[in-house]
Amino acid sequence: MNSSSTPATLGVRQAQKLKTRQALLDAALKLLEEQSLSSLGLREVTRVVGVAPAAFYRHFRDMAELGVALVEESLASLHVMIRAVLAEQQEAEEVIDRSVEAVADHVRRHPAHVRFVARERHGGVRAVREAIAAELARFGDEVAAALAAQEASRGWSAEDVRMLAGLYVDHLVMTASAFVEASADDPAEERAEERAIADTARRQLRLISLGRRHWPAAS
Amino acid sequence: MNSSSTPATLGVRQAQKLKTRQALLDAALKLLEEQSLSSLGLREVTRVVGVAPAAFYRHFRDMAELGVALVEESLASLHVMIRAVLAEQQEAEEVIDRSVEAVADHVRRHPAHVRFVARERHGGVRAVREAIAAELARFGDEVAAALAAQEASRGWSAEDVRMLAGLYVDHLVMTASAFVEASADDPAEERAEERAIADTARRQLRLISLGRRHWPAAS
DNA sequence: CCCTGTGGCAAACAGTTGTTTACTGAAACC
DNA sequence: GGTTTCAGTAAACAACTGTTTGCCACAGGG
Repeated sequence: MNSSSTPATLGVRQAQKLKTRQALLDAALKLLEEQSLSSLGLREVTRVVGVAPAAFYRHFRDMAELGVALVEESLASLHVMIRAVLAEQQEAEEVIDRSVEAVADHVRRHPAHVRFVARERHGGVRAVREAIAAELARFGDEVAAALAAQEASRGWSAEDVRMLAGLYVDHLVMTASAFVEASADDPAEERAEERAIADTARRQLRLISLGRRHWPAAS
Repeated sequence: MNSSSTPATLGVRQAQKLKTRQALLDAALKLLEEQSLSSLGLREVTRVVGVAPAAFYRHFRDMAELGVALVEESLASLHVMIRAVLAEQQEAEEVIDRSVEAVADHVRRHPAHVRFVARERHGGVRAVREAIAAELARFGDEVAAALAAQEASRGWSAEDVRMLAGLYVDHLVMTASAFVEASADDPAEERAEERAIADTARRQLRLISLGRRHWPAAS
């Protein structure tokens, strides 16, 4: 029933392989909602997928390698999202509102991905930590480039721009973490707490924006 | 050789018990430098201490319970430190320098504790996460109280003060994480990277401080 | 001085883990 | 159409896990 839905350029062979690979990633991500990567067992994952333990090795050498793959999957979508927000040139107040709403939306749509990144950013698996750090750094560079292009940054040193970008990225990650942690509670209070978090995030961004406007730019 | 160094009010019995309990905590903390709590085994800890696995249950029901104990131990010292910084009323510029230096110092002295908190703040063990969150919240309240007492906060709403306190606490945790992550590299670059992190942190705090000064206080 | 409370021990338990081995069947290639 | 490639299998491996049991040695209070 789905033989025509696979990209024509891929053989049936490779398509099937990619399918189980994705199944492994999905199963791992689901299991990681309630534990951390360094305690996630290979057999645990294959059991959920319904595949023999040895089959795991056809796709990943380690659980660490699977983790790195999850990092890429998780941060790719975020990349797209924030790029869209940065693209539109608008009033500061409005870009703040849009950013916070975009983050909230992203968390609503990919809660497991966000949780995974927040958890493993300082987690027990070195390779995964480094993958996340590298991706967030590229992320910061991107934000810095966007900031530098704005007239509000005239006369700013590159380091100062990068510093501000870091502040924004850190704040974004903290806000996303707060959202995803709040959604773990019962859905009754979920809405209220979500709005409280968004409100605080907006005020914090407004304060930062204010500090930015009064930053002593070297001539 | 140390029979006279124990507090006289404790019997030999309780003193010995506390000693092995502390040994368990220390061993766990050391092991947690390279893995996360949810993957740390009970036997692993007792093996390092040199004690039978069953002995563990005389002190903790779970690894989770041990984790909560570690949270208290880890954040107690930080509490003391930041209280000292907040106590002294000084020029904004100087309080920033002192704060960053105090954080750097604290990380240098208790790297394992800081790493543990950063790792388990979003880690896989619910009870530990909640313990950390609760402690950080109390922490934020304390900072908020100190901020409210300053004349720079005249006319601020309580929510705004709490929002600013949250920003400071988050920033403190992020900075501490950055320090401890940097110290994992080779000691050659350690000094340089440490100064870079401190420098960025100071500039970020300065920008926040600037935003604070220009925040529209309701009359 | 004896008795009780208890921190720690050794042993055994059923499960689970990661990894290797030789294999099968079907897609892909010439 | 025969042959090669390879994703997935089943079974076995030693090593490890958390937890329970009965026991001992000994500090502390009477």
